[in-house]
Amino acid sequence: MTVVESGMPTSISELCCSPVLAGPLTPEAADDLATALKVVADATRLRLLGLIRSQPSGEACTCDLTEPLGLTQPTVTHHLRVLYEAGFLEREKRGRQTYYRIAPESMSVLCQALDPSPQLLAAG
Amino acid sequence: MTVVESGMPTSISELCCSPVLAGPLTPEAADDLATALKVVADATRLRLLGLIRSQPSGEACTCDLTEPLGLTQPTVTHHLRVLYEAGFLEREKRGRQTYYRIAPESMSVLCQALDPSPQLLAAG
DNA sequence: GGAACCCATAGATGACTGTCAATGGATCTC
DNA sequence: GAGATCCATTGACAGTCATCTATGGGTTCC
Repeated sequence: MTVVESGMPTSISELCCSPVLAGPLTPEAADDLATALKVVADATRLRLLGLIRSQPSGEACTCDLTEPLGLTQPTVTHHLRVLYEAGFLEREKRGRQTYYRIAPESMSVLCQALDPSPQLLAAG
Repeated sequence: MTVVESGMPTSISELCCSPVLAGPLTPEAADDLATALKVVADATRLRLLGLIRSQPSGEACTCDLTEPLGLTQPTVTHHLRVLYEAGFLEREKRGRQTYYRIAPESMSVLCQALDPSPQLLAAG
Protein backbone atom coordinates (compact mmCIF):
# COMPACT_ATOMS: atom_id res chain seq x y z
CA MET A 1 0.00 0.00 0.00
CA THR A 2 1.11 3.53 -0.67
CA VAL A 3 0.44 6.22 1.86
CA VAL A 4 1.16 9.83 1.01
CA GLU A 5 1.27 12.18 3.93
CA SER A 6 1.27 15.93 3.75
CA GLY A 7 3.13 17.77 6.44
CA MET A 8 0.92 19.24 9.05
CA PRO A 9 1.28 22.97 8.37
CA THR A 10 2.76 23.88 11.71
CA SER A 11 5.16 26.69 11.04
CA ILE A 12 5.75 27.30 7.38
CA SER A 13 2.28 28.07 6.16
CA GLU A 14 1.64 30.23 9.19
CA LEU A 15 4.09 32.71 7.83
CA CYS A 16 1.69 33.81 5.12
CA CYS A 17 2.95 36.03 2.39
CA SER A 18 3.86 39.39 3.86
CA PRO A 19 7.52 40.28 4.34
CA VAL A 20 7.31 40.77 8.06
CA LEU A 21 10.74 42.25 8.50
CA ALA A 22 9.60 45.35 6.67
CA GLY A 23 8.39 46.70 10.01
CA PRO A 24 8.20 45.84 13.68
CA LEU A 25 6.98 42.36 14.58
CA THR A 26 4.51 41.32 17.18
CA PRO A 27 5.91 38.80 19.68
CA GLU A 28 3.68 36.13 18.14
CA ALA A 29 4.80 36.79 14.57
CA ALA A 30 8.42 36.83 15.69
CA ASP A 31 7.93 33.52 17.45
CA ASP A 32 6.37 31.89 14.39
CA LEU A 33 9.16 33.02 12.11
CA ALA A 34 11.85 32.08 14.64
CA THR A 35 10.33 28.63 15.06
CA ALA A 36 10.47 28.01 11.33
CA LEU A 37 14.02 29.32 11.10
CA LYS A 38 15.22 27.17 13.98
CA VAL A 39 14.23 24.11 11.96
CA VAL A 40 16.54 25.10 9.12
CA ALA A 41 19.29 26.51 11.35
CA ASP A 42 20.94 23.15 11.83
CA ALA A 43 23.85 21.80 9.82
CA THR A 44 22.53 18.24 9.74
CA ARG A 45 19.10 19.30 8.54
CA LEU A 46 20.60 21.55 5.87
CA ARG A 47 22.67 18.64 4.63
CA LEU A 48 19.57 16.46 4.60
CA LEU A 49 17.75 18.98 2.43
CA GLY A 50 20.72 19.18 0.10
CA LEU A 51 21.03 15.41 -0.14
CA ILE A 52 17.36 14.89 -0.87
CA ARG A 53 17.32 17.65 -3.45
CA SER A 54 20.34 16.21 -5.22
CA GLN A 55 18.78 12.79 -5.75
CA PRO A 56 17.92 12.18 -9.42
CA SER A 57 14.44 11.02 -8.42
CA GLY A 58 13.99 14.00 -6.15
CA GLU A 59 13.36 11.74 -3.18
CA ALA A 60 15.30 9.63 -0.72
CA CYS A 61 14.54 7.10 1.98
CA THR A 62 16.05 7.13 5.43
CA CYS A 63 18.56 4.39 4.75
CA ASP A 64 20.00 6.42 1.86
CA LEU A 65 20.77 9.28 4.23
CA THR A 66 22.39 7.78 7.29
CA GLU A 67 25.65 6.74 5.70
CA PRO A 68 26.54 10.02 3.91
CA LEU A 69 25.83 11.92 7.12
CA GLY A 70 27.74 9.58 9.39
CA LEU A 71 24.95 9.58 11.95
CA THR A 72 22.85 6.85 13.47
CA GLN A 73 19.46 5.96 12.04
CA PRO A 74 17.45 7.29 15.00
CA THR A 75 19.18 10.64 14.72
CA VAL A 76 18.45 10.91 11.00
CA THR A 77 14.86 9.87 11.58
CA HIS A 78 14.59 12.54 14.25
CA HIS A 79 15.77 15.29 11.90
CA LEU A 80 13.56 14.11 9.05
CA ARG A 81 10.62 14.22 11.41
CA VAL A 82 11.42 17.78 12.46
CA LEU A 83 11.68 18.89 8.83
CA TYR A 84 8.47 17.08 7.94
CA GLU A 85 6.43 18.47 10.80
CA ALA A 86 7.61 21.97 9.99
CA GLY A 87 6.45 21.58 6.39
CA PHE A 88 9.82 21.47 4.64
CA LEU A 89 9.47 17.83 3.58
CA GLU A 90 6.75 15.61 2.21
CA ARG A 91 6.83 11.94 3.06
CA GLU A 92 5.52 8.82 1.44
CA LYS A 93 5.59 5.31 2.83
CA ARG A 94 6.22 2.54 0.31
CA GLY A 95 6.68 -0.89 1.78
CA ARG A 96 9.36 -0.89 4.41
CA GLN A 97 10.82 2.41 3.35
CA THR A 98 9.75 5.98 3.86
CA TYR A 99 10.59 8.38 1.06
CA TYR A 100 11.07 12.09 1.61
CA ARG A 101 10.74 14.91 -0.91
CA ILE A 102 11.34 18.64 -0.63
CA ALA A 103 8.06 20.44 -0.12
CA PRO A 104 7.82 22.92 -2.99
CA GLU A 105 7.77 26.61 -2.11
CA SER A 106 8.68 25.99 1.51
CA MET A 107 12.00 27.77 1.21
CA SER A 108 10.54 30.60 -0.85
CA VAL A 109 7.96 31.31 1.82
CA LEU A 110 10.67 31.52 4.43
CA CYS A 111 12.81 33.85 2.34
CA GLN A 112 9.96 36.15 1.46
CA ALA A 113 9.20 36.49 5.16
CA LEU A 114 12.82 37.34 5.86
CA ASP A 115 13.79 39.63 3.06
CA PRO A 116 11.61 42.54 1.88
CA SER A 117 13.97 43.38 -0.95
CA PRO A 118 12.69 44.70 -4.30
CA GLN A 119 13.20 41.63 -6.46
CA LEU A 120 11.28 39.50 -4.02
CA LEU A 121 8.40 41.93 -3.74
CA ALA A 122 8.24 42.28 -7.49
CA ALA A 123 8.08 38.52 -7.94
CA GLY A 124 5.15 38.17 -5.55
CA MET B 1 34.10 61.60 18.42
CA THR B 2 32.35 59.37 15.93
CA VAL B 3 33.48 55.82 15.47
CA VAL B 4 31.97 53.72 12.73
CA GLU B 5 32.53 50.03 13.03
CA SER B 6 31.90 47.48 10.34
CA GLY B 7 30.84 44.05 11.47
CA MET B 8 33.60 41.55 11.35
CA PRO B 9 32.46 39.31 8.50
CA THR B 10 32.11 36.17 10.51
CA SER B 11 29.27 34.28 8.97
CA ILE B 12 27.33 36.26 6.45
CA SER B 13 30.01 37.12 3.94
CA GLU B 14 31.36 33.59 4.14
CA LEU B 15 28.22 32.40 2.45
CA CYS B 16 29.29 33.89 -0.87
CA CYS B 17 26.82 33.97 -3.68
CA SER B 18 26.04 30.42 -4.73
CA PRO B 19 22.69 28.89 -3.75
CA VAL B 20 24.16 26.03 -1.78
CA LEU B 21 20.92 24.16 -1.29
CA ALA B 22 20.87 23.36 -4.99
CA GLY B 23 22.97 20.31 -4.24
CA PRO B 24 24.57 18.42 -1.37
CA LEU B 25 26.53 20.46 1.17
CA THR B 26 29.90 19.78 2.67
CA PRO B 27 29.86 19.64 6.47
CA GLU B 28 31.76 22.93 6.54
CA ALA B 29 29.36 24.74 4.21
CA ALA B 30 26.42 23.41 6.17
CA ASP B 31 27.97 24.62 9.40
CA ASP B 32 28.56 28.10 8.03
CA LEU B 33 25.01 28.44 6.79
CA ALA B 34 23.57 26.99 9.97
CA THR B 35 25.62 29.38 12.08
CA ALA B 36 24.26 32.35 10.17
CA LEU B 37 20.71 31.04 10.38
CA LYS B 38 20.93 30.43 14.11
CA VAL B 39 21.60 34.13 14.58
CA VAL B 40 18.32 35.04 12.90
CA ALA B 41 16.35 32.10 14.32
CA ASP B 42 15.50 33.93 17.52
CA ALA B 43 12.31 35.85 18.21
CA THR B 44 14.03 38.61 20.13
CA ARG B 45 16.61 39.20 17.43
CA LEU B 46 13.95 39.21 14.71
CA ARG B 47 12.04 41.83 16.66
CA LEU B 48 15.23 43.85 17.05
CA LEU B 49 15.76 43.82 13.28
CA GLY B 50 12.16 44.86 12.72
CA LEU B 51 12.37 47.65 15.26
CA ILE B 52 15.58 49.07 13.86
CA ARG B 53 14.30 48.88 10.31
CA SER B 54 11.11 50.69 11.25
CA GLN B 55 12.90 53.70 12.71
CA PRO B 56 12.48 56.78 10.50
CA SER B 57 16.23 57.42 10.69
CA GLY B 58 16.99 53.80 9.93
CA GLU B 59 18.96 53.44 13.12
CA ALA B 60 18.34 52.99 16.84
CA CYS B 61 20.38 53.05 20.01
CA THR B 62 20.20 50.43 22.72
CA CYS B 63 18.06 52.48 25.06
CA ASP B 64 15.40 52.82 22.35
CA LEU B 65 15.08 49.04 22.15
CA THR B 66 14.88 47.77 25.71
CA GLU B 67 11.46 49.13 26.56
CA PRO B 68 9.52 47.90 23.48
CA LEU B 69 11.01 44.45 23.96
CA GLY B 70 10.40 44.28 27.70
CA LEU B 71 13.87 42.91 28.33
CA THR B 72 16.76 44.14 30.42
CA GLN B 73 19.54 46.21 28.92
CA PRO B 74 22.23 43.49 29.20
CA THR B 75 20.00 41.08 27.32
CA VAL B 76 19.34 43.55 24.52
CA THR B 77 23.03 44.41 24.33
CA HIS B 78 23.81 40.73 24.08
CA HIS B 79 21.47 40.21 21.12
CA LEU B 80 22.69 43.33 19.36
CA ARG B 81 26.22 42.05 19.73
CA VAL B 82 25.31 38.69 18.24
CA LEU B 83 23.63 40.35 15.27
CA TYR B 84 26.55 42.72 14.81
CA GLU B 85 29.23 40.06 14.94
CA ALA B 86 27.33 37.96 12.44
CA GLY B 87 27.20 40.88 10.01
CA PHE B 88 23.49 41.67 10.17
CA LEU B 89 23.99 45.04 11.87
CA GLU B 90 26.37 47.96 11.56
CA ARG B 91 27.15 49.96 14.65
CA GLU B 92 28.27 53.50 15.28
CA LYS B 93 29.22 55.02 18.60
CA ARG B 94 28.18 58.62 19.10
CA GLY B 95 28.83 59.99 22.56
CA ARG B 96 27.27 57.79 25.18
CA GLN B 97 25.03 55.97 22.78
CA THR B 98 25.63 53.24 20.27
CA TYR B 99 23.52 53.33 17.14
CA TYR B 100 22.70 50.24 15.12
CA ARG B 101 21.67 50.02 11.48
CA ILE B 102 20.67 47.10 9.30
CA ALA B 103 23.61 45.94 7.23
CA PRO B 104 22.45 46.19 3.62
CA GLU B 105 22.24 42.97 1.62
CA SER B 106 22.78 40.78 4.67
CA MET B 107 19.32 39.25 4.42
CA SER B 108 19.52 38.87 0.65
CA VAL B 109 22.75 36.90 0.96
CA LEU B 110 21.14 34.58 3.44
CA CYS B 111 18.07 34.04 1.28
CA GLN B 112 20.06 33.42 -1.86
CA ALA B 113 22.02 30.75 -0.01
CA LEU B 114 18.80 29.14 1.13
CA ASP B 115 16.56 29.29 -1.88
CA PRO B 116 17.71 28.38 -5.39
CA SER B 117 14.40 29.39 -6.92
CA PRO B 118 14.15 30.99 -10.36
CA GLN B 119 13.32 34.56 -9.39
CA LEU B 120 16.30 34.71 -7.07
CA LEU B 121 18.67 33.27 -9.62
CA ALA B 122 17.38 35.62 -12.28
CA ALA B 123 17.91 38.62 -10.02
CA GLY B 124 21.50 37.68 -9.32
C1' DG C 1 5.61 -18.75 10.09
C1' DG C 2 10.35 -17.23 10.78
C1' DA C 3 14.14 -14.41 9.65
C1' DA C 4 15.86 -10.16 7.93
C1' DC C 5 15.32 -5.45 7.01
C1' DC C 6 13.60 -0.62 7.55
C1' DC C 7 11.84 2.80 10.34
C1' DA C 8 9.86 5.02 14.63
C1' DT C 9 9.84 5.73 19.61
C1' DA C 10 11.55 6.16 24.39
C1' DG C 11 14.80 7.49 27.69
C1' DA C 12 19.27 9.45 28.99
C1' DT C 13 23.01 12.65 28.64
C1' DG C 14 26.05 16.43 27.43
C1' DA C 15 26.38 20.88 25.28
C1' DC C 16 24.64 25.12 24.06
C1' DT C 17 22.10 29.48 24.96
C1' DG C 18 18.72 33.11 26.44
C1' DT C 19 18.01 35.61 30.43
C1' DC C 20 19.02 38.09 34.60
C1' DA C 21 21.54 40.68 38.60
C1' DA C 22 25.69 42.91 39.58
C1' DT C 23 29.43 45.54 38.19
C1' DG C 24 32.64 48.46 35.51
C1' DG C 25 33.91 51.87 31.90
C1' DA C 26 32.98 55.83 29.15
C1' DT C 27 30.66 60.18 28.22
C1' DC C 28 27.82 64.24 29.07
C1' DT C 29 26.08 68.01 32.20
C1' DC C 30 26.33 71.17 35.80
C1' DG D 1 35.23 67.13 39.62
C1' DA D 2 30.54 64.96 41.03
C1' DG D 3 26.67 62.97 39.60
C1' DA D 4 23.94 61.00 36.08
C1' DT D 5 23.32 58.41 31.93
C1' DC D 6 24.31 54.89 28.52
C1' DC D 7 26.44 50.79 27.27
C1' DA D 8 29.42 46.51 27.77
C1' DT D 9 31.06 42.62 30.49
C1' DT D 10 30.91 38.94 33.83
C1' DG D 11 29.06 35.06 36.15
C1' DA D 12 25.18 32.15 37.15
C1' DC D 13 21.13 29.49 36.13
C1' DA D 14 17.33 27.26 33.75
C1' DG D 15 15.62 25.57 29.54
C1' DT D 16 16.28 23.53 25.04
C1' DC D 17 18.19 20.33 21.84
C1' DA D 18 21.28 17.07 19.17
C1' DT D 19 22.91 12.71 19.77
C1' DC D 20 23.22 8.03 21.30
C1' DT D 21 21.70 3.12 22.93
C1' DA D 22 18.01 0.09 23.38
C1' DT D 23 13.70 -1.43 21.91
C1' DG D 24 9.31 -2.12 19.37
C1' DG D 25 6.32 -2.26 15.16
C1' DG D 26 5.66 -3.23 10.23
C1' DT D 27 6.98 -5.21 5.82
C1' DT D 28 9.23 -8.35 2.59
C1' DC D 29 11.19 -12.77 1.35
C1' DC D 30 12.05 -17.58 1.76
